[in-house]
Amino acid sequence: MPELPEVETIKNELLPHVVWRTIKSVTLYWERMLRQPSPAEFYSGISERKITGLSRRGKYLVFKLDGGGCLIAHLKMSGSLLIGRDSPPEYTRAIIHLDDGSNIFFRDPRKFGNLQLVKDSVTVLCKLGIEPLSPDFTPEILYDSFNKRKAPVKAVLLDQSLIAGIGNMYADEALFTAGIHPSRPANNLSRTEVKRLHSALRDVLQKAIGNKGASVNTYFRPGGEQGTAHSHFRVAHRGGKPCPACGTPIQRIPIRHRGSYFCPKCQA
DNA sequence: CCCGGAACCTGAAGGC
DNA sequence: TGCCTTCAGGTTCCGG
Repeated sequence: MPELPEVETIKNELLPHVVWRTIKSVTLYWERMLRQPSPAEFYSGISERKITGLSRRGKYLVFKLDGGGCLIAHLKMSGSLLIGRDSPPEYTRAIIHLDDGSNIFFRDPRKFGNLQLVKDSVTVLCKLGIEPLSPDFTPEILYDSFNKRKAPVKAVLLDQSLIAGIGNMYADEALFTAGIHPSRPANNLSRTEVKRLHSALRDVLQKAIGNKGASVNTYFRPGGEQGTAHSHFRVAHRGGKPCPACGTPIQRIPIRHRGSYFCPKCQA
């Protein structure tokens, strides 16, 4: 499931294949994946547009197009963007046909992902909070974000309007690294704990990018390869297995309907 | 503003 | 073996 490190990897590896290419057309096999505009406006608006840039914001991918506007993709749970020249893989929901004969296959078994063509990306991205790897993301900012929130710290970390790009896996990993129980009310954390969490978040995300993301389920890089970040997970998706620090079995509890993995001894 | 729950989807996994 | 139920989770929307 693509979170910030996975989307960053996709952006990095897709970029050399698509920038300065022209989109000949787009095929939608599942029109409901298109959020805006209408299919007719989309088809006419996307054809013969040159891709002048590719960037990531939170978990969104933004294809900048010449003449203004951009194509924004969200992979949600199960989406991948695969570059290829052959027939589309199973579960392909859309194909972006490029002018050199290659294609971007939007593969998405669960049909949660979406595409949208907009004039100004701000209209979509304005709801997002700070980028956790930007220099502007400081322990003070994190502390202030937690200040009025009594919801479980795990739930607050997943709030994209505060911090953009953290998902279930990396929230669990960062909380373990910082030694903080996921159910703790966010506004109950001390300054020291918030500082530890801030540092843990950056560390966990940066290392996962170095490992090209985590292929726990259906995540593939644009060339079809998997990432290796999941093999370094210490608690995420490791229910029942021993904590790497103390050997206590990793527990799994639901927080806001999301499986949350943690060590009951190391995380107070 | 803050919080929690349902809805959107379908393949995989588990129960009987 | 096979049918049925449950689970997985990012985001949006809605009600309290």
